[in-house]
Formats: sequence, structure tokens, C-alpha cells
Amino acid sequence: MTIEIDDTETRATPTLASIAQQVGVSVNTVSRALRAPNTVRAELRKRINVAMEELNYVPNRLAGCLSGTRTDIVGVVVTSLYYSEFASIIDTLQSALLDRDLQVMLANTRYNPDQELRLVRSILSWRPAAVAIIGVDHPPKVVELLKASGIPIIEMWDTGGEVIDSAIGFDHEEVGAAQARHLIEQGYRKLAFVGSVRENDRRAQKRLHGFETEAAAAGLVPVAKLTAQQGGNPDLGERLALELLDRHPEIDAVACNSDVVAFGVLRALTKRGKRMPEDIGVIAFGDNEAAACVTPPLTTIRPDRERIGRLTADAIFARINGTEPRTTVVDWHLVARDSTRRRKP
Amino acid sequence: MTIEIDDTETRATPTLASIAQQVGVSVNTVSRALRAPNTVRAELRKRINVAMEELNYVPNRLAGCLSGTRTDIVGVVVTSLYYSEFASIIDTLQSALLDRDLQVMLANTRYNPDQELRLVRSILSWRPAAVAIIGVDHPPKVVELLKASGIPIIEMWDTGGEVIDSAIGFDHEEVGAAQARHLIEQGYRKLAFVGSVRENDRRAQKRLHGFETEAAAAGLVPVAKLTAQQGGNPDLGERLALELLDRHPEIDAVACNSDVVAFGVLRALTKRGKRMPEDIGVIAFGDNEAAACVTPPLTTIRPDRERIGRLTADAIFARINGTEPRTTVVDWHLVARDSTRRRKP
DNA sequence: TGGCACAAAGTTACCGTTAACGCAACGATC
DNA sequence: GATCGTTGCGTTAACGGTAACTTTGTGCCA
Repeated sequence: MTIEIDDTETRATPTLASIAQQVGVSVNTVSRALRAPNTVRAELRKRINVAMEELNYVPNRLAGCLSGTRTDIVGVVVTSLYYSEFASIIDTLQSALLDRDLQVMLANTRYNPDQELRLVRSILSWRPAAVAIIGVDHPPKVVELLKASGIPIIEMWDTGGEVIDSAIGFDHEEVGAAQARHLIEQGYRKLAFVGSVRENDRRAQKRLHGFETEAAAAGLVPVAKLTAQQGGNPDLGERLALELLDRHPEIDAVACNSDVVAFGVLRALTKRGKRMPEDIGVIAFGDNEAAACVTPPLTTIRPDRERIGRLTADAIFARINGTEPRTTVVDWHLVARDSTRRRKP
Repeated sequence: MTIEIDDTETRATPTLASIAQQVGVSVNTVSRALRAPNTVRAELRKRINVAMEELNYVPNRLAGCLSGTRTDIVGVVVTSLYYSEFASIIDTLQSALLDRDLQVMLANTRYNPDQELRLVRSILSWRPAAVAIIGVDHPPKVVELLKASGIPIIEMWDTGGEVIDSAIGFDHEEVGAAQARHLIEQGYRKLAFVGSVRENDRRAQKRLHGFETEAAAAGLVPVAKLTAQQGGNPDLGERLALELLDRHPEIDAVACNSDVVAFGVLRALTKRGKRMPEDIGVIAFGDNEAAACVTPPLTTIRPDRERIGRLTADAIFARINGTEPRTTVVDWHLVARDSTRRRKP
């Protein structure tokens, strides 16, 4: 009597060994057929490929990366996924990384520092090749972990202060200052600031601070200011704008922390019969896809998200290849539309 | 003379072995301190935790998952990251997965089937616990791979046809039909359809088909139709709408495949002096955050993205725990605003 | 005081892949 | 025709964990 071990029955996910057995070669030869094809005879390689196709073989990268030291995950940590704030950064970044066969592992902190620590830890546990993260301000432990990891860290969207490794972004104080400057140049004098400025949204805080500082420099203090802790959306903008009009009926210009908030502000001002840009001017930040389509078309500041995404990918490749860390400042533009007065030259 | 081997010099990323050596216990005890803490003496556990903190130890999940068969990656495959189309699905989904310590690995196919195959293969190579993917239509090889993987597959955003495992979405033909029905109910008769309907955007095609079928059922053929292969955006909408007015000046209603396209359509119609909703009605799909803020506020169809994201997470947990696959249809709502006539009752 | 159950730690064997190394067969070289 | 570099493949040892099994130590009870 013979004992037959029926291992064709078990439909376990195929491994290199399954292929090797089927073709009648060693495991390593199969591995080589994948990693260094020209070291395997063409005929044999073909048979191996056929077997892999037949068995629907998918390499196990857990094992591959564990063995081969290099990983091809890139951790991407953002603070928000709502609206289009960071979507096109992620889109551009992931598309560029794909060219080099790098996979994106995504995490969303929702502006919560505890969550950020947890997520960074979780991402590092996958031994990524690099980490791209929004902001240059992180809890001390996050900075420590990222530094200790020894991999390239690209901080996106913001610059200034202490950088962990490399940064690609712009100065948000400048953006706030530019909002104030534009309004002042257009002849507005009673400035207000409205929007979501969360406790942990350092960029929003910077923009507000830049706005106030610039206004103060022009002798325009105090400026009315109405902020909220919740995330920005049109309803919030509408609510804050109505409150603002009640408290400070004299204001003649509003700077918003984001376009979606401004959308609500425009609605509120229209309801109250304010003419824009004659009675009141509105400027925002973000260049949402609808900014040119609201009434009146919204003057806003357009950060170059695609460029940040692409440069981040470039920086990751460069750093992996041993280039020195560097900080790159990315341009943004003020897009003047009809929601602010166009002063005659 | 003594030879000193200085291994404190090498700052390699710490492993369980480093911790074990420092504390003076076996590797396994350290592992247990993490995975089954109550099987390790409290005092010893404390010393281990201190050492891990000191050395900034981050567990290597590559090794952990390779050994322990279970992974905590969930692959998420979307067709687009632009605008807010899928952002809030991803946001809700990732947040819900986080509660169970599952990590999102993101891929964006950009409506390219070859890319989809490549990305699915890449994701499966990480041996994810589950895959959530947009759409119910995939290249045959993708379906084969996903089926062969043996893990839960949740198809999101669409339903109907052959489902791989589970699906959570809605019928896009119905949506198109609802657009037509609404316009007809409001008294419009010369209907047009405008938008981005890409070769591989099956959902867009379904909506268009549903729209045409419903219009035909009401005896309103032929309907003017202007579509583009590029992705939707306001400029495209404006261009298509202008062309539409030139070719078919008689039309009195436009259905758009997405809100962002409709934004441009509104702009074009306004430029041409059309009054909405009197001269012409506009309905769209997506409920973009700005839909209520454009002029006139846009009638549109709102899919419940948060619900899809949450139900997908639930389905993943359920399937992992051995529940049967199932298809769930998620409600959507027609949000009537001022861009379509409100017929008096 | 011996026996036994149980808690706490150590040993060992993988997980699937890659990389370093080894070795045979073969053609080129002098 | 012995030497040597290539080519093509097999062997073996990691990679850093986890899980099953084994060993040691402790308290309790008969």
C-alpha cells in the first residue's frame, strides 16, 4: 500500500516553490527568472512564465522585501482628505511614484497629533523606502521616530522652521500677507478674516498671522476676526459671515482661509444684499475647482499642488539615490477675479 | 591586548533581538510582551517597554505578517483622485479601518485598464487582508486575480452585472434615468446630455444610457448629446455647452455627468444670456461641495459617499470574520435647487 | 514530602523570498 | 590539451518575526 499525498487538492496561494516544482527547477531559478531574467535560459524562462501565468502567481513582497532589504512602499501622511485640498498632490505623487514601481501607503491624521503618531508608527512598521508628510510641525515623538528611521522624509505643503530632512512647500505667512496686501491695494480698509483655524492646523494659523501682521503694518488694526475649530465648508462660511456682518457692519473686505469657506461667505453677503466687489471684497485660498464658477468669481491664491506632488516624487528618488536633503520653495499665484475690486491703473 | 567589538556604533534599525539583548531575555519573550502581554511578568514587561521606547523600536510588519499569515493591509483601488469624487469615500473608509488597525494601500487607475491590472497585481503582492475597488467592471485578468486571491473583495460605487464577491453601490442607469425624469417632470422637453464619458468609465456610460432610455420612453428622442474623452472640469463643461448651443439652439435642458462639468455649463449659459431655470434647466451628478454655491444653485444627484465608505469597512470586517458575501444598494437623493424649474403643484 | 497544575520563560521550526556562494558544463585561449 | 572565464543552475543561509512545543520554576494540596 502506498500513501499518496495529494497536494494538488490544497488551493493555497502559489509560491515560488509551487512554480519551481511544476517546472522542475530550483526555487532560486524561478526567483532569478523574475529578478534577473537574462541569467536564465530563454526557453526555461518561458516555461517558468507560463507556469506563473497558469497558477496566477503573485510574488509575495512581504517575503521579498524582508529578504532583500529594499522596500517599495512610500508612506504618505496627509492631514485631511476632504475636498480637493490634497487630492491632486496625492494624485500626482502616486502617479510619479508608480513609474518607479513604488506603492503609496496612505494615512490621514485629520489634524490629530495622537493619530499622527499612531499612523506614522504604523507606516514605519512597513519599513517604507520614504515618507512624504504634510506640514513641518509634528509632535516631538513623530520627529524622533522619523529621524531614527533613517529613510528620506519629505515634508510637503509648508516650509520654515526645523525641517526633518527635506521640505517642498511655501510660506503660509506670506500667503496671508498677500491676501491683506491685495485687499489694501484694491482700496479696502476695514479688513476681516474668516475661516476654520483649528488648534493643530499650523498652516491656517500662519496664514492668519501673516494676514494680521501685514494689515497691522499698513496701520489697519484692529481687524475683525472670526474663526472656528471645525473643518471648513460653505455652511461654516455662511454662518461666520452673517455673524461678522452683525458684529462689524462696517467691514469692507473678507479674507477666507479656504475657498470652500468663501463659497458660503459669498452666499451670505449676497443674501444680505452686499454688492461685490463694490461694497465688499472677498479673497480666499486654495483655488478650488469651482472658484471661477461661483458668483462673483472668487479671487483666491493658487498653490501649485501638481508641482508639489511631482517635486516630492523627484525628491524621494534623489534622496534614495543618495543626494543631500534640501528645501524647495514652490511658487503660488494670486488669481484676481471679480470678488475683489480691480483698481484702475 | 583585547579586541573590542563595538556594536553600539552601528545604528541599524533595532529589532526584537536588540531589545532582547539589552533586557537580557529571549527574542520570543519580547515578542510576547507585544502580542500577549499578560503572559509576561509585569516587571519584566515594563523593562522591555522601556528598552523599546529608548531604542525607538518599531516592529517590522513585513516579518510579522510573513510569519503570522494575517496581514493588516487593505488595498483600495480608485479610478480617479481628482476633485472630491472619491475623496470622502476614502476618508470614511480609512478612518473606519483604522479602528481595527488596518492600513490603507492606495492605488489610482485613472480609468486605465492596463494600469488597473498592474496596480491590482502590485497590491495583491502585499498579501492584503481585503481589497476595496471602485466599479464592478474590470478586465478579465483582474477579476481572475482577485478571485484567485481568496480574500474579501468589495466593489464600491456601482452595482449590477457580475460581482466578484461583495458590492456596495448603486445603479447608475437609475441615476441617469432620474435626471431625465426630473427634467421632464419640470416641463422641459428638448433634453441634452453633456459631460466626460470616457471609454473606460462604465458608470458614466450607464448614466448616459439610463438618461437616453428614460427620455426615449417619454417620446423625447433624439436627445442632443455631447461627450468628451478627457476628464471632467468646468472648462470642458463651458466648451461643450457653447458648442451645444451653437448646434442645438432649441434645447431647454441639460443633464451633466458631473457637477464640475455643470459649473462650466452654468457659466456658458449665463454668458449667452440664458435665464435659468426659465429658459433652460440644468441638472448634474455628484453633489460637489460648491454645488449649492454657484449661480444658480445646482440641482444635482447626491450619492451617499460616507455611507459607502462606512459600509465598505463594515463589509470588510464581516467578510474577514466569515460572513457570506452580499451586495448592498445604497440610496442616493435628487437635490432640487434653482437650476431646474420648480413646477407648481 | 511527593505529585501536580500552572505560570513564565526558552527552543525550535517555519513564513516566502533573495543573495552569496558553489559547482558543473562549455567554449575560448595559449 | 591543461587553464580559465562564462554561463546556468542548485544549495544554503539569512531577513525579523510568530507560534507550537519544551523546559524551568512556583505554589498548592493530599
